[in-house]
Amino acid sequence: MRLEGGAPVYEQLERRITELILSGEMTEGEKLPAVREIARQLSINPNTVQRTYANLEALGLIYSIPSKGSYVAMKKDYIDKVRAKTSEEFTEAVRNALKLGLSKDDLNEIIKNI
Amino acid sequence: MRLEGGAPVYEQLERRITELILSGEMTEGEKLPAVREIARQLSINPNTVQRTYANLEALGLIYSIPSKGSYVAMKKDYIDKVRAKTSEEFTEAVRNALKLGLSKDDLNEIIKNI
DNA sequence: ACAACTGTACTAATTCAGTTAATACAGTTT
DNA sequence: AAACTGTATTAACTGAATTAGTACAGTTGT
Repeated sequence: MRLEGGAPVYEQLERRITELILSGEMTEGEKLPAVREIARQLSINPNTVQRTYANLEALGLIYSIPSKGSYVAMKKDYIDKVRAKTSEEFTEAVRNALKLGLSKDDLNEIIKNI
Repeated sequence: MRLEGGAPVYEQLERRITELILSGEMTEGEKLPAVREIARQLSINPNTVQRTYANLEALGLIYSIPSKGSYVAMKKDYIDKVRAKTSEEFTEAVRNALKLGLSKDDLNEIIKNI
């Protein structure tokens, strides 16, 4: 593979599949190609695809059932996960800013002016 | 060297010196040991120390004058830099959260509850 | 003027974490 | 039982981060 600039293969593949799902080209519950199937088509190692699937599952975009296959998850679940993760990250940013001397008012002001 | 767990030498040294300055053990304008002097004492490469100094200068904690030496900077300058950097990082976090569907009200709520 | 200092620039060697590959396992399906 | 599935484990590879080696240019004190 190694088409895009520098980015690891499993990441490139992640983006492709993410697009397919978010754009609606693949719908909820639809079965994804088998790990080895994709590996063969793209001439990459099955383990690389496996890693992509694992990451997509962690994101909540797909779910995998051993010995059966991998499927597109419900968009709602994905959106919930993204929101939860984003909230956590934002909370961390706030904690850090407060620790370094910015006040809550400072932060509200920044948000207001965006 | 290689005392602490995993962290690069120049980073460990950075932390040590940062503590010395922030705790007040080294005061504004005081001259730091020469690059080679520290290197000798810790049995590390002068370039590693050089890198530490360069980073500390980027942080605004010290300033270096070629052929003369490196000195502890004014705390005010450092604090200003830290604040500016923190604001930028926080701004980025806000932008990201907004992009992912959180509202400004959501963010204000999070700040309030910390 | 010169020896002994300073910080810095540049290149090369080394190290190490991230990525990919090879192989094997365990369950499902037909 | 053969041909599929996802997954775990270990090893090989690669490239970027880290460290080392060396040289340069300016300042200071003798």
